[in-house]
Amino acid sequence: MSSISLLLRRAFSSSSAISSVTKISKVVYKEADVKKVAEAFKKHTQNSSFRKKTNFYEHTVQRLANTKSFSLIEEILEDQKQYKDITDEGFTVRLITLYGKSGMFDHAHKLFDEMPELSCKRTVLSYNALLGACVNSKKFDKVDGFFRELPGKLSIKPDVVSYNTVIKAFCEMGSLDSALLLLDEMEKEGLRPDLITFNILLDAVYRKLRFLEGEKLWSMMDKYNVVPDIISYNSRLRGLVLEEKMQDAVDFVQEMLSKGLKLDVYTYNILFSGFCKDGKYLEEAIKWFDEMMKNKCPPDRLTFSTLLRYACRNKDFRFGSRLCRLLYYRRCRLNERGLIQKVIDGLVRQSNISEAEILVKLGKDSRYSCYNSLKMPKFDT
DNA sequence: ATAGGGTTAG
Repeated sequence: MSSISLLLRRAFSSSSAISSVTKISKVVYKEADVKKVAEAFKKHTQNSSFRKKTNFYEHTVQRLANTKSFSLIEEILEDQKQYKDITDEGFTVRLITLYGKSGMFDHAHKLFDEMPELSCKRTVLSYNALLGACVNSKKFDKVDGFFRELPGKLSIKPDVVSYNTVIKAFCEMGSLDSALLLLDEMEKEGLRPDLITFNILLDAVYRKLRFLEGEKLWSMMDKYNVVPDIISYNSRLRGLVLEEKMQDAVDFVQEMLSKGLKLDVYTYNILFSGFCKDGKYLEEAIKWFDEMMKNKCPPDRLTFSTLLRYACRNKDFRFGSRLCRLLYYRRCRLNERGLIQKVIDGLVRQSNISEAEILVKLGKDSRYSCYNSLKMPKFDT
C-alpha cells in the first residue's frame, strides 16, 4: 500500500501545476508575517496567469482576514486596479466578493461605484456581487434598499440570483414572512425559483419550526419540478430534531434512505445533536455512528466534539477512546482540547491505564501541538 | 454572483 501511495505522490509532485500551487500555499499559509504575505501576493499577481487563479486570491484574503489585517487586504486588492483585468467584469466581481467576505462592505460598495471610471461595465453580475457583499458582511439591512433602488438607476433587471440573495438576507434578519413574499414576487416577475431559493427558505422555515410553511414549500418545489437534494432533506430533519421528536427524525431518515438519498456528514451530525440532548440515547448515537463508518461517511470535527462530549457526560470512555483514536487518525483538530484529556482521565478512573497511555502517546506523536500536552492524570486516592 | 454546522478554554 505504501509503495503505491509513494509512486502516486511522486507522479503528482513532479507535475509543475501542483508544485506551483505548493509554492503559493507556502507563502500564503506558512509565512508568519502577514506583511510578507501581502508583498508576495502583489509580486505574484504581476504575472497575468496568477491573476486568473481565484483560489490564490481567496486563500490570501482569507489568511489576512483571519488576522484582521484589513489594511493589507485593502492594499492588495486596490493594487489590482493597475491591471487591465479590472475592465473585465468577472475579475472586478471577484474583488467585490472578496471585500464582502472579509466584512469590508464599504470597500465593496466603493469598488462597485468606481466601476464606470475603471471602464468596467456593470450588469446584473456585479449588481448581484454587491448584494452578496451586503449579506457576507452582515449588512442585511442595506440589501432591501439596493434591491429596490439600483435596478431603476442602472437599468439592470434582477434575476433569480438577485432574488435568492435578498431572500437570504431577509431570512438572516429573521424576516421570514418578507422572504416568503419575495417568493411570490418572483413568480409575478416571471422568474422561476430554483433549488437554491427553496433550500434557503427551507433552512429558515425549519429553524423557526414552521412546519406548515415547510410543507407548502415542498409542494411548490413539486410544482416547479425542482428536485430536492440532501440539503433540503437535512433542513427538515433539523426541524424535527429541534422539536426533539427523535422518533420522527429517525423515521424521516429511513424515508430519505428509501428514496435512495445518500446521507452526508450533516445528516449524521444533526441526528447526533438530537441524541446527545438526552442521556438515554447513547446506544442509539453509537449505532448511527457505526452506520456512518459503514457507509464511509467521514466524520468531521463537529461529529467528534458532539459525540465526545456526550460520551464523557455518560462516562462511556471506551467509546470516547475509540473516537479519540479515529480523530488522531483523521488528523482532526478540535476547538475544545479539554475533551480528550477528559477521556484520558476517565479511562484512568476506570482503571483502563493502558488505553489512557496509548491516547497520551498518540497525542505526543501528533503533528498538532494542541495534543502534545496531554498527560496521565495523578489522582490522590 | 446565490444554499447547510454546535459549544467552549489553560
